[in-house]
Amino acid sequence: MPSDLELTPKTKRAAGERCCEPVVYPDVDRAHALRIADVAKAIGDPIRLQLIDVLRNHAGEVCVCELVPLFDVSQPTLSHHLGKLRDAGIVDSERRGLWAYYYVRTDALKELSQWLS
Amino acid sequence: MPSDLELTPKTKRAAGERCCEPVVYPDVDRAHALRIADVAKAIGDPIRLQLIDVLRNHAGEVCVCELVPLFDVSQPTLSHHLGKLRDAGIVDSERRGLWAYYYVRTDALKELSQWLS
DNA sequence: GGCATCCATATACAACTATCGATTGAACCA
DNA sequence: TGGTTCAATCGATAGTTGTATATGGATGCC
Repeated sequence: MPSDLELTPKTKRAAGERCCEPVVYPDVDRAHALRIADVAKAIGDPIRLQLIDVLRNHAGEVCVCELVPLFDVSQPTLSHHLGKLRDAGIVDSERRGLWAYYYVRTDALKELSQWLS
Repeated sequence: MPSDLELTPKTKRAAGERCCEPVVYPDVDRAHALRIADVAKAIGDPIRLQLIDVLRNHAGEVCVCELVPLFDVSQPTLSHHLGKLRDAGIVDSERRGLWAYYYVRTDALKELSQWLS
C-alpha cells in the first residue's frame, strides 16, 4: 500500500537549527488508514477474535445461542461484541424465526490482510 | 491447534426442535488469541497504523523528530503511541546520541497476518 | 391467551485510552 | 560551565470500552 506520508530527509544541521521541517500530508490515505484501523480495533479483543475464528471455521451461519456457552461472558455482553463486529463490517447476521445467525463477511478482512502483507 | 473452550450442553432447551447445527470450536486457544488481539489492538489506531506504515516503507530506522511533524498530535502523544507499539512488540527503538530511531520488527505482525489468511 | 425462549437494547459503572502542557533527563556544542 | 535540542515521563482530564443487570420485543409451544 502506498503511503501518503513523506519523510523529510535527515540532514546535518548547524547548532540552533531545528531538527526537521514541518511536513503537511494529504488527507487522501487517511480515510484508508481509518478504515483499516477500525477493522483492527474490532479484532483487538480476545473474545471478538475468537468469535471471528468460530464463525470462519464454520464456513456458514452460526446461531447466537450456540456461541454464548463458548465464552465466559453473559449473553448481552456477547451480543454487544457481535454488534461491534457488525458495525465494523466484519460479520453480518440474519434472523430466522426465533434465532439469529451470524456469518463472516470475508471481504472485510481482506483490506487489513493486504495491508499487513 | 486445540481449543481450550468447552461447550456446555444445553439441558434447558425445550424438547423438540434443536436450535442450531453442531458448533465448531475456535481454532485458536485463549493465549494465542490474547497475543494476536494485543497486536491488533495496537494497530487499531489510525496514527499508530500510519506510524507502522511509515516505518515499514522506509525499511530502516526513522528518527522520532522526523515522525512528529507528520501527525497532528504533540510530541508526548506520539511518544505514547510509539510506546504502545513497542509494548506490543511491533516496533523497537535505538537511541543514538540525541536522537531515537524506531524500526519495525516484522516478525511481530506475522502471527496476525497468518491468522487472517 | 399464557408462558418460556432467544436475542437486542438500555443503563450503569469501573477500567482503560488518548491527549495535552509541563517537566525531566540526557546529550551535544560553544 | 551553561544553553540548546530531543525524547520520555508525569499529572490531569475528557472520552471510550468491557462488563453486568435489567428491560423489551419477537417468536414458538401449550
